[in-house]
Amino acid sequence: MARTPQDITDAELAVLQVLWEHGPLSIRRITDELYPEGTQAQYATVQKLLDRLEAKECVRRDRATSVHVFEATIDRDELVGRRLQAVAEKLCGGSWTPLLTHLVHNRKLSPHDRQTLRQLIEDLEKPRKERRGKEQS
Amino acid sequence: MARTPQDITDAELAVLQVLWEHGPLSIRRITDELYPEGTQAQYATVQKLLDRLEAKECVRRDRATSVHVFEATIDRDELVGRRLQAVAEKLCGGSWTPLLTHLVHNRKLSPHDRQTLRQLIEDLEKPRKERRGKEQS
DNA sequence: TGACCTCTCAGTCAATATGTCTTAGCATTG
DNA sequence: CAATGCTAAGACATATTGACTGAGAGGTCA
Repeated sequence: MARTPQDITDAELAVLQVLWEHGPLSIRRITDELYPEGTQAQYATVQKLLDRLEAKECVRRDRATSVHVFEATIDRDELVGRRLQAVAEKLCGGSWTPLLTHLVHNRKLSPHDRQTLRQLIEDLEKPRKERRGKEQS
Repeated sequence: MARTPQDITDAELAVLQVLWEHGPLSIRRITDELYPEGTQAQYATVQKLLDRLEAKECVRRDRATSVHVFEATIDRDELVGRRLQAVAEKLCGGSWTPLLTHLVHNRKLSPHDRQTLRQLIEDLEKPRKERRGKEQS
């Protein structure tokens, strides 16, 4: 059984988080964020991580200037989506329903979360009302 | 940066799926399901996977008879929960809200899923208090 | 009892992923 | 040109993971 490699690893994620927080940055700046020490080796580590992120098309490299600038091409929500999809596919045969039920019944959901959820549903309903169609039994 | 090992690997998951589907089984029966060939080596593979699952407390081993019988101690929904939690923690600082918003806005959600979601919310509301019937109107 | 069979158990093993690091070379600037 | 800082390419150690081997326990049946 072939192993399924992790789409984005923890170290790569750490780099992405920095980009999400600060916007486009050079390697040096990212390294400073992640490793305040900032040795040459750690700089190279960040570089390698960026290489891999670029290969995975999660980051765009701007080579215009001699000091490359990196920018995330995937945002947090998109990554959340990927992960959720992976869960749905591996565990639920691709169906999202079990995820939904789980989330709603989740005891860890704060009242605020529940409120948010209700609000989301209501927003979802409004545009639907007009064009209620065939899925209505 | 320490790697975070996968809680349950793909091969282990395959074993769990068999247990979820058929209930408690011996190693032999599980092997038959996973590898219809059923060589000795593959039998041992399943055994090793069960060992690891037992160590992770995802499976209980009944040693009463000489042929051990294995039973899942974690169900699909629980595993879904773990994975969702992992996503929330790694990507959203532990908050579930982004997962909720993502799920609700997800274009991949089928009409049936949306219907389910609405239903879930309504069920959620009932035991609380009778909210104003604004979603009816 | 003894041959036979199946099972458990305790390893080994190869491939891969992943985070880290080294080295060489290029470019820019004073 | 020399110095400095950056990029590029790849080596490396370790852990994970799926697969495998062999020894031995214990039961069954002639």
